[in-house]
Amino acid sequence: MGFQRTHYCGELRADHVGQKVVVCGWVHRRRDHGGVIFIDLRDRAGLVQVVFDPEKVPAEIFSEAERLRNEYVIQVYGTVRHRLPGMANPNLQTGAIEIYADELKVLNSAKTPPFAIDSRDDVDEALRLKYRYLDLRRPEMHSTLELRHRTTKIIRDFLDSRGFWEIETPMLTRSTPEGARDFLVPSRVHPGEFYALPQSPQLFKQLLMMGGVDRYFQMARCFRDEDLRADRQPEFTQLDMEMAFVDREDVLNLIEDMMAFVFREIVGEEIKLPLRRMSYADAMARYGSDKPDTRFGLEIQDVSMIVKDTGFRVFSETVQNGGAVRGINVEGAGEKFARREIDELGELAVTYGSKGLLWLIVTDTGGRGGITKFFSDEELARLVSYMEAQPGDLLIFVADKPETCAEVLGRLRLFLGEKLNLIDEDLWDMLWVVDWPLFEYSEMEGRFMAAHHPFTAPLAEDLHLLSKDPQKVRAQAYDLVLNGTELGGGSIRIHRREIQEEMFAALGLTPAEAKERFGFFLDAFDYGTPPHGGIAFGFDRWIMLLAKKESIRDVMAFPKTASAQDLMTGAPSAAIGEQLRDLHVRLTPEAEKRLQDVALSQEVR
RNA sequence: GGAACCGUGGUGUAGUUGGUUAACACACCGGCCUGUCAAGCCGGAGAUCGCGGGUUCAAGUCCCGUCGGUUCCGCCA
Repeated sequence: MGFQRTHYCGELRADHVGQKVVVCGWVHRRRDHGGVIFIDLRDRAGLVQVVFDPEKVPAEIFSEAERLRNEYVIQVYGTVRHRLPGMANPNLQTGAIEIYADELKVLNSAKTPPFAIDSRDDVDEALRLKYRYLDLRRPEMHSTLELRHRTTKIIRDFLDSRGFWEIETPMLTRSTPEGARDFLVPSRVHPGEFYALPQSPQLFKQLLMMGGVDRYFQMARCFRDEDLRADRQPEFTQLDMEMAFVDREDVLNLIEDMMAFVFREIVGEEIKLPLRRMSYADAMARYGSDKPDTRFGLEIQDVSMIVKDTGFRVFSETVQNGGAVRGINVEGAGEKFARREIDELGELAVTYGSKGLLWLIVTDTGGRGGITKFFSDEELARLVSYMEAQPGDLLIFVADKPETCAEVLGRLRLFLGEKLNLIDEDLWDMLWVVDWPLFEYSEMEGRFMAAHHPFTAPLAEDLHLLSKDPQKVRAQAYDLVLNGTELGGGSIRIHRREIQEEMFAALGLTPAEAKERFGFFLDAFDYGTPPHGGIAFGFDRWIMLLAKKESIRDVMAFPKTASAQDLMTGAPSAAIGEQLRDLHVRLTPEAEKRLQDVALSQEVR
């Protein structure tokens, strides 16, 4: 006969007046007037007021209602009525009506929760995570989960309409070098060997193209064993896509259509197409970032040529030694900032990797403070006019290697944009960053690394540079940037064996190493690989932006803390009994000792 | 791996230059109350001040260590 629920609490409206309904949910609040009792009943759709009137319900039901407490799970049989005149509650979507209860079933009682579900203050996040199932009851969490679900659904509909197939790829796979640290899973059957959890389905999706699937996508769970951030979790979801017989234009056009569709359906925003495109070089020069936030100005300017012959040797010598001098005109900040705030910028600049920050304040007569004294009036006037500065502006400079200038000023720019409140939070500012370098030189490793990944195809016109001058090779790669956040990135892939081998060689892999690690993949090239390309989106981050959340944890049902723990389940935890032996794994003495210490401290507690 | 900030009844916070019995709001328990909706009124219970050590006549407060949370740098596409 079923549970008999007829409606969600939150969906009842004046249209339902007169209907007999059955609703289920949690007691959100109760207001007991000694006589009449009001219960705000909550389910995922919202709240509805239930009235227990002693003159209208049987005595045993009324006394049952008197015992209700917050978070009790109940089922109410009743009739929807208009509220009495003047008693409507405009703050509730169901505020025009209420349910007169005829019958009440208490399905479960509840202890007083460790934090209020309707709390108006922020609750300690550790507590929220420990009792995540209670945290999830909060309407705000529900709306985020629903937003995420609807976005996923919209994307599936869209991609289906464009001929994409959703295909799953393995979670237990082979470790591939490059990129992040892998999570490893020891093999019981093959002593001493390990699976790796995928950092992304990159190779598999390319193999699907080789398999003639033509168009693939997946909401793919990915794993990376690196330290966490507000927008980084050890496991996360990518919208992963790949298409065969396409070039860059085909991919960008399709993604633009998809983004416009998603934004229209989810946030009711019209995205203007085609999206702007900015070269990587341009982004780095003007914004000091490969994911420029173009919602505000404060662009970086290169003043190397202006200052190369000045008497200020920090500037002139830097330029003469192949470095650069770049700056930002922080408009108005010369008047607004206290000396301490300028010094704070300098400290930031140092943590971002420059030797220091040089500055001056523009005045009617020239400049004051900082490095003003090193310039002649004429030099100062040239600099000020080049940077289009007005009296009261603060000019900040970094003199260093060009990349350092870009990096440091790019970060200061973001800091200043926020500090000066220059960012319009209502904008959806989306653009492509294209023409990436294929390689980045890693100081730490002393070799070239793939800027995207090692399967990215070079631009055809740069192909000849691959072995001669790798640093100059540009890639057929593209990143989609929204409000200064990288939403996703992709590329046209290499589809010919000899180029893939050249790529591996440029990355410092010997043919033997390439064969050992990617032999199966290289072999696949020999059997007729179609040209193909694709893209992958950091889906959690994307939802975070759509939901206007500060942290990726708020858009995941069960996230981990900054130290990668799950406070609810207690993961990770020590392996028990024979697990390790079955897996042919032995702990180091340090690990053993740590486990003992942890066990001891828990006993004390 | 490094740095910063935070940790006080169930929750959110206050707690002065170290000084008596750690304060407030909400929640909780009891009582009153028939139209509230963050109900109201009266009363009550509830804190090893994260943990360990030190300085001091005296530590929530100062110092050191440690644990946990968050953010950032390194790392990570």
